[in-house]
Amino acid sequence: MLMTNNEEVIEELKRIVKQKGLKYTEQREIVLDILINAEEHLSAEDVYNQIKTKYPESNIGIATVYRALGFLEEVNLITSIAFGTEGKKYESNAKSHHDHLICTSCGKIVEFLDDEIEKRQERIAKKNKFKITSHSMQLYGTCKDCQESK
Amino acid sequence: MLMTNNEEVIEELKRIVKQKGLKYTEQREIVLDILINAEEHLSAEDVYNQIKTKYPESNIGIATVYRALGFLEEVNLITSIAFGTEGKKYESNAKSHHDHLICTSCGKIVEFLDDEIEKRQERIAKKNKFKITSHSMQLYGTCKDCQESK
DNA sequence: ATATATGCAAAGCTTTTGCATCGAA
DNA sequence: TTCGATGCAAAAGCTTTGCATATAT
Repeated sequence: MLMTNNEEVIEELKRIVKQKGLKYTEQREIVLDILINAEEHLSAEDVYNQIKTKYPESNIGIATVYRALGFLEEVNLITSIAFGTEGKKYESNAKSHHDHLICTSCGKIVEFLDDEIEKRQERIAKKNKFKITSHSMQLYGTCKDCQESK
Repeated sequence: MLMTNNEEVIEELKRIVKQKGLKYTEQREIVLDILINAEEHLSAEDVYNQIKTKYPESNIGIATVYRALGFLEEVNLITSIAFGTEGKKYESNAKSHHDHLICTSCGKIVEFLDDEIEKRQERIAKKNKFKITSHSMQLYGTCKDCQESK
């Protein structure tokens, strides 16, 4: 499935919800919308706060945010990662695939993509007769600024 | 720094503690020992429980485990990662590195290592001026058996 | 009409912190 | 002897859950 824009992701959410016999709610759409348009990875509370700012008329509760995040991750529309001292953070899967360089000192995240690595991952999967659905890769270390400030 | 065995890692801990003008305690050594000998990634509570089993005479508190884990991660003897629904887990940096192919259907895990990927990771880190301390990569998918039983 | 989803508040976990005491150097 | 480290318990954070109500279908 290739999703080129936000509407398409929202449509995908509708399709999944319908297929599962669940109900389509504005809250789930809002949570997804926030993540689709986020510049960076967001914690559950970040999402909650952004909703209060961007959709002040929505009286969403933090519990609903958590439930929506869990649901969206389960159906593969978003992904969570957590590192260092910071808690779990989420990002939309609609963003083009990339891996992460994470500074364990200041928390900075640099996204990158390497075609050769992607190809090799496929090859390894094939060799082991796995059918890959997703993958994640993180390089942990210290960014330039943090190395200097030591 | 290359560490080929456990004693060497413990020595490294002693060196670091001394260099920082801190005090060497059995508790920090025990926490490190647990992680060095762990078969898998452990949560703070896992570590605490294993200590109670392996060193029943040690009256360590959970707060000390957290403090030791934070310290050991800070000085780069261990690494924490967290993904998906699981919480934060720790592993010793002395263990030989490998990546994972994970079957999301039956849970089977295949470990692998690809030199070319490792090299490229280094190159990417260097390009971004990061000093890598560790990394993790997971390929999620369906193994052969689970594909067939569908 | 029916069953899922929500909001709220309470409950449950996980992790951190204050403080008196202990112990390594 | 000194000052960092520990254990305990309390506090603080973060996430989940129970329940009555609201709402999508």
